[in-house]
Amino acid sequence: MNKTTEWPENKELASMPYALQAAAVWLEVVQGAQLFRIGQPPRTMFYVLSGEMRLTRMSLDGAEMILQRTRCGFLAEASIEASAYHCDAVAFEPGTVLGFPIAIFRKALEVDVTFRKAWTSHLVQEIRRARARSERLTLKSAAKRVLHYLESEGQNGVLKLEQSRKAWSAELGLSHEALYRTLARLEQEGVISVEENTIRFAGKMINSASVR
Amino acid sequence: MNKTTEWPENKELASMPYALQAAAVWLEVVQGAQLFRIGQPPRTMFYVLSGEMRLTRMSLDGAEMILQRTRCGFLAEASIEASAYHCDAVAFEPGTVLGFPIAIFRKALEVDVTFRKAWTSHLVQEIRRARARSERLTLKSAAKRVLHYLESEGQNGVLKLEQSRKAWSAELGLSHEALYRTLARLEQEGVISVEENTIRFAGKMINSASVR
DNA sequence: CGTACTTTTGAATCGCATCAAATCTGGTGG
DNA sequence: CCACCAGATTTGATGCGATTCAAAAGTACG
Repeated sequence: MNKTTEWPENKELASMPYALQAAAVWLEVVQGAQLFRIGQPPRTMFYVLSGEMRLTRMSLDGAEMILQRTRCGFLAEASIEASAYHCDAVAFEPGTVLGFPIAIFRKALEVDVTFRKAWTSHLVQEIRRARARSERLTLKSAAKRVLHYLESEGQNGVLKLEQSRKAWSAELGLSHEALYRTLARLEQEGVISVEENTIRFAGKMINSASVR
Repeated sequence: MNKTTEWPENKELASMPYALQAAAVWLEVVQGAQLFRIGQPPRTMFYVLSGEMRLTRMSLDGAEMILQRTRCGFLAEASIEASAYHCDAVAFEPGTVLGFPIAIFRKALEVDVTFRKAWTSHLVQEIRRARARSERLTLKSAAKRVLHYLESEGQNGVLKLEQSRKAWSAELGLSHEALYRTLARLEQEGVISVEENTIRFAGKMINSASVR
């Protein structure tokens, strides 16, 4: 493990047994770098610390189909039990990634009960988040999506944004312009309050017009 | 276990140890029925066989926020390790649901290695599907969503629909009219072929207009 | 045969994407 | 310290595609 950087504090990583942490490799990836390709046997479990990594697959008609976008967190959990990747992983934005040798990772899951429980807990959590995101994206209006996000990702109506609004807009399935305008309108109407990277529900009941 | 109905063939259920299968309870739920409420300790793991069950939470502004919609599969996997529900579960459409006593479910996961692996495999699969769905929902055009679905849920470009188009349209985040029109247009342009509940990619390269 | 639901087509409306451009920001190097 | 640049933020104008409302035709089922 490269010691030029200290071990990150993410709780998913904290539960790892020392042997696994020690086996981690720090990777600085440039834009367009390929972490793995379809068909390869997984040798590494990747954890994104910064930048944007994408799982993609070439569709039958030649277009690129995105399966996952990650700016923070494990990249392809399913690779833990696959014998070959079903998609490509590329760095859409440069960033840094942790790599865990997958054999050691698997062994740790077998041997270490605590880590196994933490891993299962992480999986269950990701299912929850991804499903909530899906339901959010079926909402037709920008305002509804913002409020859904505020309530499902925030703590008691208060949200600490860990990313730029532009990145957030992509997560919300909106253009960045639409997000800026929606935030401005919701704040102006007293539905939310915005300061820096903290957004909070302002207690005001939504009038039907705000969330049309 | 109520023997008036035979054990379903879903592979997620097939991997269960006999003791767990035997402890299952068949539930016929009417529209609006509550499977559980927020705050209650989970006593049962639910598996939806038919109908539409929803996980919802009242948002701060009094609107109902949907966290998951299920027509087939486990309802709230996270309840396996929660001490209290974080949301309500209601039957949006009447249907039938399997209920597994959660203590027995947990015990089976601890004791039965095969079942535990199948469960983990299921979790990982659900993450993949939910993330793919999320990415699909960020696509701006109806045609792109249909094709993304065809490729991520179909087998080699062939999709066997297990649900009505109306239900499918909800999963795609489209109005049913938009879906009907899109299918008609894509078929007419030779991009896909539709017969009954089988939809297949017709091999024709997409012209940019089709998937604008 | 009647009822409920899905499927299908039509027409009008609206919110968001898109294109454009200005301003603001943080970081870099001279 | 300032000039400069890349990126994020913000506002404006326009067009398009999906929603919405409406209604008809098809289908399953008791």
